[in-house]
Amino acid sequence: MTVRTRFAPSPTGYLHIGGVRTALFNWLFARKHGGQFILRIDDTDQQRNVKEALQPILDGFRWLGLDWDEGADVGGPHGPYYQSERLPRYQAAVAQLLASGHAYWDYARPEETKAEMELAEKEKRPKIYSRQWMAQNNADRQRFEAEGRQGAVKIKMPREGVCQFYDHVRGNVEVPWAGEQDIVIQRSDGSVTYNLANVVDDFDMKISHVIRAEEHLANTPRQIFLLEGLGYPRPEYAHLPPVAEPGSKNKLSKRKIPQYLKNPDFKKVYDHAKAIADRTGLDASPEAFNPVLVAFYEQVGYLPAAVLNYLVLLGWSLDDKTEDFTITQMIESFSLERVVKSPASLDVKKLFAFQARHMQALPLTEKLDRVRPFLLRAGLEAPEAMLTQLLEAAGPRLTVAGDILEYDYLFLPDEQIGFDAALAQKSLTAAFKGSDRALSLGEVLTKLQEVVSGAEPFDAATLKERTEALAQAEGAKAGPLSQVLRLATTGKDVGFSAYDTLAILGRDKCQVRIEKALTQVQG
RNA sequence: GGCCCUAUCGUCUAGUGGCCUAGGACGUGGCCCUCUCAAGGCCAAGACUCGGGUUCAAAUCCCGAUAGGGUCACCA
Repeated sequence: MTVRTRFAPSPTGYLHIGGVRTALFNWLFARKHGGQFILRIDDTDQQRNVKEALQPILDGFRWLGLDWDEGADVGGPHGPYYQSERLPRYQAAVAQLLASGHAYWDYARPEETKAEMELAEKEKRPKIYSRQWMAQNNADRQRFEAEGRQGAVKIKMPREGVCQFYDHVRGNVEVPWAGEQDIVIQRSDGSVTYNLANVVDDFDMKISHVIRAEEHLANTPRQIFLLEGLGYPRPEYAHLPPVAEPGSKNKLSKRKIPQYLKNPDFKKVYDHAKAIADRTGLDASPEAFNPVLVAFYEQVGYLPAAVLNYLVLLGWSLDDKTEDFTITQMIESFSLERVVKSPASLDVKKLFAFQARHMQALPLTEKLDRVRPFLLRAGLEAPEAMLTQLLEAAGPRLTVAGDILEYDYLFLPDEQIGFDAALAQKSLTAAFKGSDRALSLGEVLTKLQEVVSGAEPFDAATLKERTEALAQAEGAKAGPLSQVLRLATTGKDVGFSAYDTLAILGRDKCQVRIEKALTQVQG
């Protein structure tokens, strides 16, 4: 049997990270078994701009590298893959169910249904429809319609026995039929509902394994009833534990960002990304820029492999120690049997840690390619040789491609480089601590200027050597002196090695910037 | 409320009756390294929801309680 799995997003305008986890498991399972992964579009809602709302979702999948063999954009032999184009198929199925007695016309008014349910709630009974407005025959239909009622089609669920199925994650599941509601499969306007469409689509598209979120576990009995009524074979089922919000077991929601930001770890990751967004002129509104959405990670330069690596471990594990997986390894190792049953909450800090490791392992040339677009977006330019030097010097400090903008002081015009004399003085004091004499900030800057102008060749090693010589001559410590150098040439008090920084900057720029600091101190 | 699902460090998890004085990872704290910031190395704190059974032996099996989640729609 060919393994065929699917993911069926609604065109909502964004790709949710929980959805990606589900899609990933489907994709991995299909790839592992040499099967197909199908991307079907759940657009029964008939929104106006499906295309527009679908684009970010397709983009997200493409960025992640989760390719689909059939479905949206690519087509395939079992289409159409948009539910909005499949209405005739659904209607045929409804007619078949009606004819075989698995479904019936129902004429309950909304308020009547509501009243029944409320009564059941009050009397603590299961909420099961009384079938009071069920049409037994055509005469009934005419009578109800004469009363001005509108008919919908409901399924006639069994009222005894149990529904039994095997779930690859949960094992055997049994639920009494008597607790299952007669759900609507065709609305009074003729459109069909999710459960019906889902069953018909899965059959038509020859889906072998239905791998989906746990919230659908409760849908399974009615879908089984439907597919058996239609004479379809049963697929295999696997219900994945939900992805919960940070620090709780509640369902992850993109609207609750303000609440999540109260979590310090969540906030750290968000703030880090926000800084990059601000420098590249991205729309950083919560609608568009949100750690619950995949686009967030793409926009600030995360690696798809890192995001996937984190997600595969959200509800699945291989053993007691393996954490790092390449895509190939994920495909090889994945199995439904090792999916965890309990909910897993999203920990973006851990995702960040995976990103850091993946980024460290990335070859320099690939880093170069990832980093360039961010420079461009910030309106900065750099020759390749300089960028290479920079990436080498930055090393593991570059966690995300957008972090390159941390070093914008290397590209910015000299006028835009500030100088914090107070901070420089602090380093100076540290440099002369324990010494009986001390130079003024102006004097030190002048001497540092000499260090820079006399360095030949102009590289980190020479710069270091000369600064150390100066320190020795003046009875100071070289370390803090290099901080003064950093402050004067970058305006920052943090960054990679000060000597590397100088070397990348080049002699001319260093001199201009130190001179500028000097005038500030003396003026 | 009915039905269903779940329950190990703050978080993700390992664990399928004795290898468990419960292992790994993220995070946290400390130390080392160090020109700052990272990275790296070392160390530490930190969990079997509770109560009954079964058993020579239970995180592991059974029952109950508790807690959390899902679902009961003319949403998907």
